[in-house]
Amino acid sequence: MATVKDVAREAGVSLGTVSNVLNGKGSVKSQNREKVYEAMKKLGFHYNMTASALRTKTTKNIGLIIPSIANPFYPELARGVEDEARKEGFTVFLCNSDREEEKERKYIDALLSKGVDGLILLKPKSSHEELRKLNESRPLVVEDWDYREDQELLTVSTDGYMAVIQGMNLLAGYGHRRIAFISGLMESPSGHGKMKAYMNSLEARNIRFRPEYLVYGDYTWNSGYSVTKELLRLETLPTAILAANDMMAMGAMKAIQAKGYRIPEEISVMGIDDIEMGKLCTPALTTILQPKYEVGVSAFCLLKQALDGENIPADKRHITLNTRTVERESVTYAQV
Amino acid sequence: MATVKDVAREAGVSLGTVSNVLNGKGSVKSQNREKVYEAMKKLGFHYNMTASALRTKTTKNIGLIIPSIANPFYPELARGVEDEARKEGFTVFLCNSDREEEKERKYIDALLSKGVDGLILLKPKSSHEELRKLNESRPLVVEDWDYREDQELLTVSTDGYMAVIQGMNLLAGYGHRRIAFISGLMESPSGHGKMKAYMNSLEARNIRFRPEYLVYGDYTWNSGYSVTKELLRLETLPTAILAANDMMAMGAMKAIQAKGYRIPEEISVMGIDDIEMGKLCTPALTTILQPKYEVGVSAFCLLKQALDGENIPADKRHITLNTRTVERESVTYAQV
DNA sequence: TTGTAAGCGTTATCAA
DNA sequence: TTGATAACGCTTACAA
Repeated sequence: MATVKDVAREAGVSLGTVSNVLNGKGSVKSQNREKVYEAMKKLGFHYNMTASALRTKTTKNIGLIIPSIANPFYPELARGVEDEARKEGFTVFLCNSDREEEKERKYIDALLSKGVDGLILLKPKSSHEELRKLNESRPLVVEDWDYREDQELLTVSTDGYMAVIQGMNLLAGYGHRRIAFISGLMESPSGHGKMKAYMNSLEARNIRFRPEYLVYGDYTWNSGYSVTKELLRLETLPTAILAANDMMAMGAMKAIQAKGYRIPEEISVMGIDDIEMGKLCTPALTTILQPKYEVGVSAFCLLKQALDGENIPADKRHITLNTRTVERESVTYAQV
Repeated sequence: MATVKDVAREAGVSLGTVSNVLNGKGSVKSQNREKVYEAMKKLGFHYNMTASALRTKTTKNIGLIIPSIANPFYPELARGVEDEARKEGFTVFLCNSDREEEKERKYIDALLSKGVDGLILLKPKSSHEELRKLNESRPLVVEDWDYREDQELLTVSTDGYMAVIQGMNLLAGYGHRRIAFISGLMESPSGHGKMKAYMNSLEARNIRFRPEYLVYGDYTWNSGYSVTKELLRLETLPTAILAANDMMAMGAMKAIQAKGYRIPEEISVMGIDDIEMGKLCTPALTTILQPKYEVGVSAFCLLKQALDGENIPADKRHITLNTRTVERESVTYAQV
């Protein structure tokens, strides 16, 4: 493998000059620049990023830890950060923590050892304290995190509260008043926000809250499925089910169809996320779009600024993206 | 950041000794070993893999290029290589070429520059010649590649031919004789194998081949959908549709349901792959399982042997994994 | 504008 | 079993 040294010798210039043309820094006579390019071509020179990384202490790698791979929401978000990262010449190490704190910690360690320049954590399990410490050693962006606890941390998220409000609005617009809600885990701000929105929305419409219509899943298809089976055993069935994410909504659909009810004629189903799969199932899922890809893009942009040592003003440290409703086939007028 | 040098000073031993305990090489007095551990803890030592990589010329990183992220088949396969890689202390850079030769080439270059120790390419677009050259510079494993062209290349794949044979057997067992086949791209050995199996299977059963029952998709849901819409315009409809992969089968299901036909009562649908989604849709998809995860595991194992400089005997250089049928809800007896 | 030399944090070699 | 020293391939002062 040819090195810069070889190239320098071949081109009859010095080491520093080669380095300069490689990095577009300093100024080098165009004549010499040409000579360098020729020499590189002739020798089949391959740039060694490892050496550069050692010297500059920057690898152009970042780490991205996602909580689940089974839920397409995260891969779609990850795509956003990867595309954006690639544009800026960064490569991303993707790790899946399976929502386990221990795994998350291990991956963080491994990534630091690999020398990533920065980290993006989606729905981290780590304690506030750990994240604060991590943030001191390396630029960090966290998704769906309660930044009121620490204004310093860079955060990005979607507006879970608004998502549910929008969902409830749509459902109410179709005349639904017996609306069940499949909540997700209550561990993140968006989880809490969604729940609060459900309650507020009922209240705003003077709909009596029925505890039996509020059920809990863990964002998996399976949980949506089994929790809906419970719902279907109720004396008075809901006319609509809103799930805190699409995966659970699709589990709900399956449970409903398995019981022989028709969607949406007999029961309407609505999700939140707008994952790709939602378009493909039958009936196609009506949902609230969360701009996952854009969240990913924003996360990387924020990280990039931190990496560049920019001082990000307080009002730009926390990004929240808006949701919007996507009507397809799984919601229609309530039967009376 | 504390370095080995700092640790050595703190522990009162030499650089080499610290390196030896770090790598479990050479022999070091257990007393000194303890001192080193203590010093590391005290100083909060973090191992710098970049430096190690520069010196040893091995990064413990590998590159994995997949042709599509929209088809869950590849992420599931990727998971197999990642899990196995992780076990051996390797990290993987995952890249998605979108089936574009140009992108594939760019990623290969980028990965080499990042200093990956080896590469795994799924359904590569690169020419035989390029792969051969690549293989000389770095250990390489390719998936679904016609190794008869080059016995040297390490390959791994599933048996596409057998998959279709098994599918046709199941369908025939349910009395189907008007079986349409949605073929995928003909660019890989498995693509060819599937097609051949369809033809052979018809012939073996004395079923007349109807050209209008053979249609072509590109492995996407959309292609399965639109091609099935064509199929449904035919004078005599098929009683069963076999698709070369699950994504197309699910597109077919949607097209059929959109036209108001019932699955499987009126038309049976069958896929190949057994991706996670297939369990979740309604009706659940009957399919031929391809051991994606295991393919991933095997690919890494093969790569690892090459990385270790083992001389792999000719009969172990090419791994083909078997498929098996998974019956769910989308296939039943043919209507007569 | 160019050349020289030191240094990044490891590992490997060789002598003690 | 240990210590000293060179080397990996690049970047970056600083001097020319």
